[in-house]
Amino acid sequence: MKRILITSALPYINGIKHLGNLVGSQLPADLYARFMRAKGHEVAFLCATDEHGTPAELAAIESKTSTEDYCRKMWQTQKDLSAQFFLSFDFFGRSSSSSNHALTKAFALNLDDNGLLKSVNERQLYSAKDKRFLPDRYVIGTCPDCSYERARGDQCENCTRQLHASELIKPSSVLSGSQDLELIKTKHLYLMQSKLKEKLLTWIESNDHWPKITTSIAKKWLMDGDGLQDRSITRDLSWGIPVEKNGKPWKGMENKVFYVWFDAPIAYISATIDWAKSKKKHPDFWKSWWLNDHGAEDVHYVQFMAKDNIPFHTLSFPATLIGSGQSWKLVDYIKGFNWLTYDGGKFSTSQKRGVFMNQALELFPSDYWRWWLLSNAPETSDADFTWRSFQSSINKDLADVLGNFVSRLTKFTFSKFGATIPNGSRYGEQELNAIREIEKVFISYDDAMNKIEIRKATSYLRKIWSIGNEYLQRSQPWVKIKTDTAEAAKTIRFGFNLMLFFSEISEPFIPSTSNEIKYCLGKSNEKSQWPSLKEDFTSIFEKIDYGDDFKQIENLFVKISNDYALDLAKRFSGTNN
RNA sequence: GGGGGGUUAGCUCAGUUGGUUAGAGCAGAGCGCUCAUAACGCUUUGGUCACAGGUUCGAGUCCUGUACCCCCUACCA
Repeated sequence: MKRILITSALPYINGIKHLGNLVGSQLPADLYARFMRAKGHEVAFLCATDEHGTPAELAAIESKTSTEDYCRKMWQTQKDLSAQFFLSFDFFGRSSSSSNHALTKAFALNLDDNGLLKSVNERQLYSAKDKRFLPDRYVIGTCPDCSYERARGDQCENCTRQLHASELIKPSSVLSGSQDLELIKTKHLYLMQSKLKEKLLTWIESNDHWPKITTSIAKKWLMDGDGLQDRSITRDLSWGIPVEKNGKPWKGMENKVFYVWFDAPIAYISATIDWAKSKKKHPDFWKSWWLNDHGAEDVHYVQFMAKDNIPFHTLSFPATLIGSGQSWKLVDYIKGFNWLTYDGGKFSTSQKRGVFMNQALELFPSDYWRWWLLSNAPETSDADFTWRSFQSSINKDLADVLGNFVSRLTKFTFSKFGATIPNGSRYGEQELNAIREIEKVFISYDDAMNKIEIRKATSYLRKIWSIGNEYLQRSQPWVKIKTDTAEAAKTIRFGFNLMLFFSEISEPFIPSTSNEIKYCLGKSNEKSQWPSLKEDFTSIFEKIDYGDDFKQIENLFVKISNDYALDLAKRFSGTNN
């Protein structure tokens, strides 16, 4: 048994996440967590909301509540939605938790003690009307290069030049439109990542098995231009973790908070602390997951995230951990994802374009979404969501291949014998052939799951389901029953064992359906057991015996009609169209 | 500007260290079955592997160049 630490990128607090956010981190992380648990490993699967920063404050203002209340509410909403998607977090915390406050401050202190923090004088645009410093993105004005009038403070969309908000001509606030902006002197703490460049490079190069996208993004930031840049880790904001030293205001950093990107990844650790607390574990329990000198050396740590997060997880956060001088566990494998697009364009939270987690669940059960998203995960390049593709996946893969297999088997059995597996003969050549074929594909499936090759895994899983239909077709119990009941009964028993097997190996993808199948077989309370490749594979299909009862269930999946798919495409085309 | 990823059948994608007739699912065609959600099974039609050169006995795979698409580029997170 191994210990597996799994974290998925922290969802930002300012609203309900869309399917792109879901498939980029939390959902594949859940798949892996369920797989590893089923294999009998000890898993810590953790996540938390990322709550600090300007967008959270603005969203709170918009909803006319305090930032604290807004975040508490959205945290609850996101937590509930995760649960409805059957995301099996061991703990879903908050980056605003008191443990994260304490830990973040402790990291800053250690980094300072190790000479890795410096104070830098800057000038920032302050908006009197908005009563806040404006991040570059929140300033709009005329580009000094191409004279485009609606250039954003970070980059001109017209000529693509990188900008600083202070360079804009006639800058105005995106929030209020106010032009009453003033450049004010301010000071910020910088994390001197550049000093850790060699250590980071060595560490990254020691991980030669990482996905290409992960390593190439990390190296680019590490080596490009003047190399790794030092990075400011504080902000002039009120909502966040106050910059303090030993419980007192940090000299020269009064009224400032830590930058979200500094405190957010630290929440992986504090979520572990909060989890342990909630489980009433020994106070040092969390350390066995995170500190190498407390046993974390043999933990296998895997992170899931979309590609925009990769620099922070390959450089900034490791710099924080390494720079602290303590024996923190570094990530072993980073699974990075590309983007999911919506019907050829971007998912957009601000423009309400695409499908959001709450809407998705109002339309279809979570397994429908889990299946489409995972079988189309943007692993090698961006992937596109279309209702047509969704319809096809659900109807063919789930309803026709898996759903119909269960349906034809249970209905046939019930109509001929009632809700009990009838007595019959021993397995013969046909069953052994099917088992051999399944074993072959299962080995590939198990391998793909181990390597977190998700699309590949789905195609193997689908193949295994379809072997069930092929077997029934060859065995023809509906013909056999006329002449040889024992033969038909044998096929039925094997078929029910296939059902159980399908339910076990499909659980990471479609946990809810998997439970339904188990309910049908009277095994709802039994924990999923991943078939072992070491034992005799044949014995896996002996778990259901003659005389066992089953319950009739409704069709597992309802098909999506053409009309409905078209209707949905129209309904979700976005407010901008 | 710099960097990354992509371009393979009508569609969505696999193609391991270069090795005989380039694969899968969907869609299309034909046949079979009738237990089942008009579901299932079998067979089958589709490809100058973006383009142009090069290396090699041999290139989808390696090199160079070109075109197009997507993404990142550190203050949205």
